[in-house]
Amino acid sequence: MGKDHPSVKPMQRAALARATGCNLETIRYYETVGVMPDPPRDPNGYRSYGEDHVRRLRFVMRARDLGFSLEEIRGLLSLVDSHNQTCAEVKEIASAHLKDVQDKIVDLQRIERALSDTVAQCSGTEVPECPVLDALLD
Amino acid sequence: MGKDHPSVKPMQRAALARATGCNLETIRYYETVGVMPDPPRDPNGYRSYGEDHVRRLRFVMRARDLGFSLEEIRGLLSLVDSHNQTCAEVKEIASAHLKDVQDKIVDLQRIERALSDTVAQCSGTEVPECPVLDALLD
DNA sequence: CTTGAGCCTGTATCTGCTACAGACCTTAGG
DNA sequence: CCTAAGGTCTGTAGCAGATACAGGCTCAAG
Repeated sequence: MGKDHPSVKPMQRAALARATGCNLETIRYYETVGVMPDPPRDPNGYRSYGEDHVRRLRFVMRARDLGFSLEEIRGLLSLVDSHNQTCAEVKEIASAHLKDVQDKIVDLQRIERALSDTVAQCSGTEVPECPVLDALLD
Repeated sequence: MGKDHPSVKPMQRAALARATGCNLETIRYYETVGVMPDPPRDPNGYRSYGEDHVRRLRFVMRARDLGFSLEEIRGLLSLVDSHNQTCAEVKEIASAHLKDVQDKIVDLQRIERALSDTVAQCSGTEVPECPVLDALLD
């Protein structure tokens, strides 16, 4: 019973999209930009995906959810693929990204305060004077 | 003493860029997308800007700083330009944008927690086990 | 007159997708 | 068997919001 079966039947692009919730076209895009491998093809030229591809795509999607750029994801993946990544290397990428996120939060909070302060002064009535415009003008 | 002088000498594109801190090419871009007017031209075809343009560009830049999209800015400007804007209309645009900002802050804070929790588990050492990758993989 | 700087235009590049056109291939129904 | 509907293939265009660069003009100084 030598089974070298992939244990799951291969799927096409639409099936991978359904399995992961990823947009159909985005999958092809991820292949062209190198965060997904070029998949094997059926004799008719159709892409044939297996469980590996599902896991890989989920990794990419989760990392994108966390705001990693495709560039950063390529970095993480090359560490994974080389099999000689260290915790320190991965931590460096993730920490740098964490700092970006934290900086962005601070920026947005500053914007949020400025905007809500300004909006709070609005009468909301049908008058042509407007503190929002006054704030944006001089 | 009939003075119809613009009270300030006109300037060229680079001078407007310097006066506002805006990137030179971005000024032309703002003209093509309609948040800045097509300026009058000198006989040689050079753009000629006055104080109006400085104020307008500052308005656009401040609104961009606050995260308004160019589309939203076009909306605000058409209200300003029509001179029949009401506080209620402007408040509507600003409030909608404020909500976007607040939503984005919540999203980023969720990401920030997930990332910092994960990074905190890193040994940061030369070992191949990495909780960041474990979190992104299954 | 020459040289270099500044300006002009159109177009390319970037990120991260999304969508569409036109050509294949495959499958089900009649 | 033929046809029609649907899936897949490729290349390409489009979105925001800039930024950059190439190849021509023009202008002022030396």
